[in-house]
Amino acid sequence: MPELPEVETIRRTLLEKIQNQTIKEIICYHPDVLINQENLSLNDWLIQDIRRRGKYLLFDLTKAEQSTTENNSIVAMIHLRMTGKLLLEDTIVEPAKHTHVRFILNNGGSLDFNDVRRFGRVTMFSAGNEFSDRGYATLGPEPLGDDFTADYLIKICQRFKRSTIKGVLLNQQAIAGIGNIYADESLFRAGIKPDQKAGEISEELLTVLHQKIREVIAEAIGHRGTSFRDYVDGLGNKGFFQLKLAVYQKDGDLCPVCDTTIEKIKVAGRSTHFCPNCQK
DNA sequence: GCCAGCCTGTTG
DNA sequence: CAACAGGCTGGC
Repeated sequence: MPELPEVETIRRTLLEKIQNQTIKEIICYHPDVLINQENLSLNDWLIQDIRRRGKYLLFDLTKAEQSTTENNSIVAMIHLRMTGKLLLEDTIVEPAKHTHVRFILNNGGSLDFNDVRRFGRVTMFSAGNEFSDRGYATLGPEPLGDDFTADYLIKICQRFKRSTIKGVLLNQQAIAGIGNIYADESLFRAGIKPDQKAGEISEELLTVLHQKIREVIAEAIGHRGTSFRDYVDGLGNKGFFQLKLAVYQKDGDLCPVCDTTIEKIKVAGRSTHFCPNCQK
């Protein structure tokens, strides 16, 4: 479900509410969803910080009471995949259908990981070991970071020159955090057809695309993400970038720029929306 | 690179 | 009923 702007919005809403609270206990209702390979303690962890990298959320946890014999610093890595949600509850309530992991908080409430399709995961690591996760360790640069430059985009399009440009944007090793919505919207704004081969796009156009990616991601964060079907942030609030979408899920509608009918095709295995007049 | 598979729910 | 859904992995 969520891409970078949604995960970032979740991070911000949760951080404001639960930083410096203690996770008294972690309860797992479905063994596939919580991975605790190192057999780390699941009790009494202070939430120091919540970070985001690409579409991953990282909870930095320290032992509420320091010990010399145990790990005092661990990371809970959460990936929401398609339908994962993190929801704060003020009191202990009956777990909702599809709630698979529950973090019991010291304020009498809980943070619940809920995921209909069960693609998402909560993985516990001792601090530093999160890099043993291949998907995490190989993430490309953050689209809003200093190391995501136009030159970098040009370089990465050379490296994946046989791939479609949309395939490059969706490749988390190339750029971290872009998914189907923001790939389509960035390519629309840059005037690039999603099935163009990455190696056949001019440097000038890739420089425009670089700028449009940053623009779209920043705007979407400003709008607290896109609630197309069921995305909500950590407090259950919807985003409103769906009001700004030009092409995503707009097939059959008219292009906001030129009134041509938006089309839908399959690119890189994903449904892809574009304006056949604006995008070449 | 591509694409089936992982899951359940919703929509046509 | 089949097709599809905001993601990623692993096996060709």
